[in-house]
Amino acid sequence: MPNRRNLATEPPREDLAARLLEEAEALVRRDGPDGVALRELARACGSSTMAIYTLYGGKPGLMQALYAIGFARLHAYALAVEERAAPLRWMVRQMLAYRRFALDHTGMYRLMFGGEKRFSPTGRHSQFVSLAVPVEDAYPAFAALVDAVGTCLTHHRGAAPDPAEVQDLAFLVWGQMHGLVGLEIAGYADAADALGRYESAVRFICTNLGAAAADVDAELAAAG
Amino acid sequence: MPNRRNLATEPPREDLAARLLEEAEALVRRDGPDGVALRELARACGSSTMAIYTLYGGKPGLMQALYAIGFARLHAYALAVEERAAPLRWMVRQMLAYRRFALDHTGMYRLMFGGEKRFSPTGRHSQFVSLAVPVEDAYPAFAALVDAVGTCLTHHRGAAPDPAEVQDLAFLVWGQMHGLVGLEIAGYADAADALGRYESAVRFICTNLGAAAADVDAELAAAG
DNA sequence: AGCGTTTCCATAACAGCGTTATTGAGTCGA
DNA sequence: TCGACTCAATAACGCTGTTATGGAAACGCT
Repeated sequence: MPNRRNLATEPPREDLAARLLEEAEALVRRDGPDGVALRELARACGSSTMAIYTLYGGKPGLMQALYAIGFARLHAYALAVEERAAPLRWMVRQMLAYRRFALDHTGMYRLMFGGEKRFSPTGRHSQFVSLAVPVEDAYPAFAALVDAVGTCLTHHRGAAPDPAEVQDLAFLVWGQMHGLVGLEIAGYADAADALGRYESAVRFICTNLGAAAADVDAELAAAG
Repeated sequence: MPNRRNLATEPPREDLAARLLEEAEALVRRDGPDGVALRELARACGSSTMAIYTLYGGKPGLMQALYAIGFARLHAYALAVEERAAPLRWMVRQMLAYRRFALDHTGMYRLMFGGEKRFSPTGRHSQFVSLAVPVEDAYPAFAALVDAVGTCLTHHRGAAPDPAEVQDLAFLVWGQMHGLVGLEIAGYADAADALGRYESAVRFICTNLGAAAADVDAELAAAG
């Protein structure tokens, strides 16, 4: 890495790259993925648009960096509810945390899963992937979901299940979560109904994982 | 409705409004929802952008009309597989038809469910809704799904279920379909795995609706 | 028939967008 | 100290959606 010092002239512009990203995240939060305008972003940071080009190579590179941040945020939500000692609680809370993330970061969620563009959450900025993203790379938190599903299944069956089965099941769970959350975000459900329906899905899935309905309800009540 | 005659000068420009919509749908198919540029659209139709403003009131109005067309297309997919005499077959094929529509009309699907903007599929163009869209309005084909779920449940239980329960269950099914399809479109699943996982969901749901796993597999095989 | 009125759309302009070529200021290594 | 290099500001290009202007065609009326 050659000399990459900050120029740091009179205006104490500390780490412009981080500040740009920070402000861009705020714009995504406010106006969605399409609401990020380089000129407005640069203006908000007191710089010119060229800075974005030298730092991120252009708008796609910036969005790629934002995208990675989004996955980091989602991962944090998943890690926060990890509870290996109580598999069912872990499972329930992780599903709730997924929805919470999507509602807390609607713009980011749409950027990540809207399917408009395909980024690589693991790659550095300004790298793009042309093919389908492997699940583990794309959604690091997916590993946590697989983990929770596997643990839950092991706990209720008394024996370790087939890893491939766990993986497939976790993907179905992810599909259920993403679907309900996506419909809610897109406006196809009243805010009042949405939570109840999501909890129904949690019940539905957890009982199919072997848990007792009453236990699931108890976890839902405790978490809510 | 006052005099709304077609000017129809030398160039036999029959029904410019329909032709604009047709071409716009082609653009959505080619480049996605964001790929619709008024200038290119007008050029393709041999008109100017002003025509779009007089006919649709602007780009939002045009997208609104496109949006309604998308729901009509989806509705057609759902109607094509209606089979009241064989509830399980109906259910299975409707779920497969949903995915088929999404894969056949990826751009349109993203326009409808991408959550970028909220249109009213029933309203005329240039009308927008600010609040959440009631499910029945938003997704006319949802009624068909509710119908199929209800018929399937009645068939396997021998008694008519509670309508509210059917409605909620159908919404979960919709969520599962939308989630898996959305992840597939966004690139979070290999094309090879995607179908298998979707069929797993069909199995999962239909058996939970009371069908025998073998029967579901038979329907899947017959439909595939 | 003739004359407003109205409808429809082409032309041209405006502000904003992402992007790029140019250029200058500031920092590093020799 | 001096050349090489990095970083970013300025200005321009082509694109976008949108709007003001204006003109041509058809209608309603007398």
